Amino acid sequence: MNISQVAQASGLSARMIRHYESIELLPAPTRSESGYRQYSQRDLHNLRFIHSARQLGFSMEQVAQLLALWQDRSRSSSEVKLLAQQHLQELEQKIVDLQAMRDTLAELARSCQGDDRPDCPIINSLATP
Amino acid sequence: MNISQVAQASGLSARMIRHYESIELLPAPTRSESGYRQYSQRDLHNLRFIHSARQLGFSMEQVAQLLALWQDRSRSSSEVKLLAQQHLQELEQKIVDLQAMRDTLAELARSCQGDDRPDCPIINSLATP
DNA sequence: CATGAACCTTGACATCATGTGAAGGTCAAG
DNA sequence: CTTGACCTTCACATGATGTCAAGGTTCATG
Repeated sequence: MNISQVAQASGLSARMIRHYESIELLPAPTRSESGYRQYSQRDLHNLRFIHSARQLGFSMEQVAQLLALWQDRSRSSSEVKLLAQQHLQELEQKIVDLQAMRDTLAELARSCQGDDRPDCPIINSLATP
Repeated sequence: MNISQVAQASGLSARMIRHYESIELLPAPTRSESGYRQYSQRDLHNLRFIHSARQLGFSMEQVAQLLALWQDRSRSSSEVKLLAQQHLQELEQKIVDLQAMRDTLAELARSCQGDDRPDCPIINSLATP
């Protein structure tokens, strides 16, 4: 398979596949005589794995660890679970932070008339710390 | 006031204050004879405003618009409210996206034993799309 | 007055994941 | 052989921020 085909099949862009190779997240694929990257089914599995992990918001570093765990037949599921729980905490934290912003802003917006007059609690609040 | 003083007083870093100046978010302050930036109270108000808006998660572009609205005495509060509501929607969307990730991952983690055995639904799920 | 600490200046490079574009080689179908 | 769709590498851009370096300034203290 050429790169655009695995890109299509994995849901990643060709750009990112090359990038993952360059940062050594992935083994370099074999090349055709003319230098084209040739991907195997195994490569495709790796790429799909990466795509899925990224979809769940894992950082690149976490993805690298997950990949390593995936390859490691003697891993314990607790190692994976630990990683997942760390990421869960990060997600929770981000959610909480965003909710706090949302709540503050929603309250400001609620108290703003939104009419033709210039007076606006939102601006006022930003201006007076 | 020198830059480190307004930095301290506004909650921004000196680095970012210079940056905001370079992207013309802020008017360039006057300079002392030796070239040091000299900030007025008015400048400080601007910087605090920016800091507050960033704390609420507004993008730099939105901050620029908010600043313009703040200066504009003839603005209607509805303009500000509209901007705030746009941002609220973005926040809501991010929250929803993160919650979806969290829920999926939490379910996977829940079903993972987390013991010494290698079998792990988390890894399995990533590996089989 | 001289020295040193603590400030200031600009400029450059790094982060991170990703996009875009250019310049040029390859392949397959017409 | 030509054309179009691929492929290659390299480089630059994003956005907000940190950090480092080389050099000038200010001020307090000896």
